[in-house]
Amino acid sequence: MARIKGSVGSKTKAAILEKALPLIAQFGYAAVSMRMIADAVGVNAGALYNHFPSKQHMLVLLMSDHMDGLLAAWDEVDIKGMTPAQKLESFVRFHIGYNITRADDVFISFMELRSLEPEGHKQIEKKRKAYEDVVRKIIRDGQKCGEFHVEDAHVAAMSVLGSLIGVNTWYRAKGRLSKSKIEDYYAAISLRSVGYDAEGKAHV
Amino acid sequence: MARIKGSVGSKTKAAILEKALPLIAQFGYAAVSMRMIADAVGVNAGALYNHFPSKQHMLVLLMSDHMDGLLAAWDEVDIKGMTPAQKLESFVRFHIGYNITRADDVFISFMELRSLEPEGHKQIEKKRKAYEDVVRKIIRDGQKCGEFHVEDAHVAAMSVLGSLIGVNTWYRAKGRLSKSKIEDYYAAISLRSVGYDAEGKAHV
DNA sequence: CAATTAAATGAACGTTCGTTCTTTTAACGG
DNA sequence: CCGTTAAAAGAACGAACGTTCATTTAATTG
Repeated sequence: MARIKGSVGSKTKAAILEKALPLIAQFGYAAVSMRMIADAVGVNAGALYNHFPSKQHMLVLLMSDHMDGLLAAWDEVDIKGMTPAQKLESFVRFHIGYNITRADDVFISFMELRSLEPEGHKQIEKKRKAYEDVVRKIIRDGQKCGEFHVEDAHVAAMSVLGSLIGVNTWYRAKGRLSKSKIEDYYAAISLRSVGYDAEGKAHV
Repeated sequence: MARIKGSVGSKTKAAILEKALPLIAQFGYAAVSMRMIADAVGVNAGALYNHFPSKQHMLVLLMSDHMDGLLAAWDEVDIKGMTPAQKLESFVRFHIGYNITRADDVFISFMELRSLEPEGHKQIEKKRKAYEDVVRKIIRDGQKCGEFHVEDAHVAAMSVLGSLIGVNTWYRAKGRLSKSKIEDYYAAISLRSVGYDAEGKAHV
């Protein structure tokens, strides 16, 4: 057989990325073969190369798309005129909400950095740093205006981000805790961790 | 050639594990071949099978040894009669200290869970849970006696652990911050995050 | 509607993979 | 010191890898 009835390039390309994502998240980039991805899409392995020049390009695109989406989504949520405390809470809720619904993307972008060749690595690392900078800036602002009390803004930012990223490793949709409860808890935890204490407001 | 002069089985086995560890940490289990490990040891790939029945067994042993060492080391540090706050601080310092000096082990035990086949996965997961239980118990105790103020002990524990595990992703021995400074900062952050506030003691 | 382009197949490429096996040699135990 | 066992080399196994290519067929374009 040859070209399939009704096949459109852009549709197939999207389908490939969509199927590759959970496979790579589950087994890891190195452990997922092009044939596995092709099988999931329902296509021959060779056909993947009509849409991507290589397996590596596919990974870079997956991670790049995710980071762009993440940064763009935060830009939409980010509102001027908030206090650092309001902004940190808003960021925590945004991060958890966004990442829980895109757990595979997040997992890959965090875990597969080492699978990237130098060129792609530099590109993704830059975006990742931009995201970290968001938290760093919020905490630094809160530190300057005296709303937060932290020893070191960088360490505090990495601590908040680390605790947030960890959510993806244990969150289960059918679990004991709802998404909004988790957001509430982490908002409180994060604010406390940066030494925010507006008349016990952080003690829910 | 055949058997090498002065070769002892136990020495070679240890050398294999030692060389395999950083390779797997850097490139991932699936991306590291038996030949790469053998080359690093200075031995033929086939010789590895005099010491391990399979690549998978090697990974399980690496992770299992690490988790055992981690749990045993904590048992030595763990002192009865501490208050929850003292114990949490002691745990944070222990975790950072131990994990910074064994970054590769920690990284592997966290990242390569998915590379484990069912049997090994169950075994390692059990040990990992035992470690998480340490933090959960400390926070639960602090919650009961009123020293900590958290919404949910489980979430608080996962948050603390997540922030601690994150340290390994950015800590550099030659970096701006010394190990002991990082311990100080994280001790303060963690205590604040669980709502410990003994007369501003947490605000260093 | 013919010509061109896009999207697929399926076979094949050379490598590399984990693992096994035979052979050789060193260490060890009586 | 001889027989046995342990530890290594090195070749070889079939399978799977990422990728290429000739070919076929559907969609698109002038």
